[in-house]
Amino acid sequence: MKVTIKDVAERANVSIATVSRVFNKSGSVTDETRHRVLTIARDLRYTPNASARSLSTSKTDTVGLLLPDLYGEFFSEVIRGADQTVQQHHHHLLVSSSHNNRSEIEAALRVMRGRVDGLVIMSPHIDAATLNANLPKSLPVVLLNCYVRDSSFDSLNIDNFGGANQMVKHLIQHHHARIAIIKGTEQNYDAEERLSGYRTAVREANLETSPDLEFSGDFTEEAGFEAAKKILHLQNRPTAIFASNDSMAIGAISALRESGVHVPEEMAVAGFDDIPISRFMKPGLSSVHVPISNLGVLAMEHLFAAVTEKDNYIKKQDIITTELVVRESCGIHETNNNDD
Amino acid sequence: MKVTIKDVAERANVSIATVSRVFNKSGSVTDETRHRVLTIARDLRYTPNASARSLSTSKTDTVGLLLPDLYGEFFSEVIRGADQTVQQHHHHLLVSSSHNNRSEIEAALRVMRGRVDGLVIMSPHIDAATLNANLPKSLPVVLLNCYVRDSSFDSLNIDNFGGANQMVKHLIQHHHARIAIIKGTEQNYDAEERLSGYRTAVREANLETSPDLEFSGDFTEEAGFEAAKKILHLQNRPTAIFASNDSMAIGAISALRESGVHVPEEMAVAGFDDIPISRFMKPGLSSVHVPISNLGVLAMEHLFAAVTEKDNYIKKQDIITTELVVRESCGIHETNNNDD
DNA sequence: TTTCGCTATGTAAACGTTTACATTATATGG
DNA sequence: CCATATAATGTAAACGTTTACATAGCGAAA
Repeated sequence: MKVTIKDVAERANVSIATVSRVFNKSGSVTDETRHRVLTIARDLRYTPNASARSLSTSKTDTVGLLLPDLYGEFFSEVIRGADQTVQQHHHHLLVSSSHNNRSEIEAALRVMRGRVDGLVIMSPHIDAATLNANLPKSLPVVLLNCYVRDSSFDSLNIDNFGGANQMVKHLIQHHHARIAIIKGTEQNYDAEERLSGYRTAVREANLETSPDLEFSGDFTEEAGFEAAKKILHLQNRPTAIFASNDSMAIGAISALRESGVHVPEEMAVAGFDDIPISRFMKPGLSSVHVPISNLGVLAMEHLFAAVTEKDNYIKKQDIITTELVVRESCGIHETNNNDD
Repeated sequence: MKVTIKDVAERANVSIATVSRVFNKSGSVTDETRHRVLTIARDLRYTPNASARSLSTSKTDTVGLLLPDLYGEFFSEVIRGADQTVQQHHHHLLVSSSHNNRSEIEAALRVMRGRVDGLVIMSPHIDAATLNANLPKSLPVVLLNCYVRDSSFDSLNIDNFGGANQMVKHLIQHHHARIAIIKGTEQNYDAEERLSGYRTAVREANLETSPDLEFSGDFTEEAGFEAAKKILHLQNRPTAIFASNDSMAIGAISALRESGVHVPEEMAVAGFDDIPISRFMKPGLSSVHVPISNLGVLAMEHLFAAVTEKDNYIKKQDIITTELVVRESCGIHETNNNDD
């Protein structure tokens, strides 16, 4: 039923070694032989057995991508960038998600081990110890947006603090004095850094920073919706809301609208991530632009560099800079039409 | 460096067969031996080598998911559903996308071959012949939204025709007499069926069906944006737009707004898919609800059924029914607040 | 006691490659 | 024409498992 290298070899009157050489373009083979082997292989529909090859070479031609979650456009963009890069390098992509607690992450790590030549890990709650304990040191790893400050790992981090800080400063400059924040998931590194960027901006402007202005959330539209409802019930209502990501900002705008509060006139709203849909919202959502699909591309490119150069690869810790994108939702849109 | 079954066997004073039995819960092993082996394995951080195991058993514990594309929330939802199901079945998920022409698909199919125990294929432009030519018949396959009417394949199809038809009928019932459509990608099966549902509804109502009311698109927000701009230039402007998916509807609404045309008062808009963000748009986007992440779940469940039952598995061709979701964008929203 | 059957374990062959090394044939230089 | 380098091919071991089959031990039935 299934055709192996042996079948091809027999039909072509050569040894399996020669067939192998033809398929790997290694060693030397006459043009004539090569051609004969190739023709027969095609006729027989021969494909080298990936497992056997992996067993023999200890390479899998596969890389893994570990994601915390899979909700929303953010992750789909990351996957898109990753997939694209992986294909360019003629590799395959093993995706695994929904690892919200430590034991799930550990299980996922162990399971990847041996199946992949490298691993991109995006997990806002993981630590260096867990990584070291569950991964062979020989496996190249790139950490994407993980709170692991350890130079023994390659990492890529969004400038969460800077982006949030810049956005809030922008709001302050335009005379917003009471700014609420809808926070991200508890214990999530991104969430913490964005919160910190917000607080710093507020404090440095000598404005009120108070727990009353900080609302919890979990990066979903629903959370943004709920938080906005609460914000509207504040006795001393703020004039602006900074949501820790776009999905929550969108949820918040939806809630405001439902309550008849005009955005941005009565309440300015800003988000973070600049997911593609943001510019198609009404009003256009002001946000902190993160090159999302680039994140996937960059992470994979780091990874392949590590895989290829192996020993003499020097680990890098890169920060991805963000960019302020001012649209209508924050009420300070200079109508210079650079928005499409 | 790397620890194999042999190392564990030696340390535990048993043969490798026994270790294998312990790890596979096959054959019989004393409780005492099992415990000893397990302890030593843990100490040594032993993980069975996946390639060797696959080579020996011809199973990979991996299933593949072939996607045409990776843009937007639709695919991310499909992946989410698929990933979830795959994990439940203790398998791994190999994702591959961006297969827009036949040779790319063929390459992807060939490459999956041998690496996966089963395959879910979502490709609106593939035919039975290509599938048969590039896949061993022993490989379980589930076609998701493919235009392959062949009972030798398991398939899952969205009721594109019915959904579109229903939506357009709804618009007609509410006195829209000129309805434009923004079509999906050329030669795409979904696109064709939705178009066909639209045409049938229009024709059956004895309304004008004309090429002038059919605008091309490719399922992206940009396409919707452009198409809407064109629609506005029509001498005899329609009163409603049916976009072949939500992303284009969102793009269209954005364009209408930019031109100062009120939705739904001056122009009703409806989409297809009901991606999560639709309900958070302003106005809420009327759409044809497709249980998107369920699609991933169902496809994978079919696949695992096929993988498990193997020979006596009976192939099914299922149609996923859609549901009309009327929100504000089509102007016919009964305010019964069942929207949140 | 012998025999049977069961449980626990071991032995070794397969799975389909890659690759170091061995072999042969062929051209090159002296 | 021989020695030798080089190119083309073959041989066989290794990669780390699973698993059919063989074996040993032991209690129970006869």
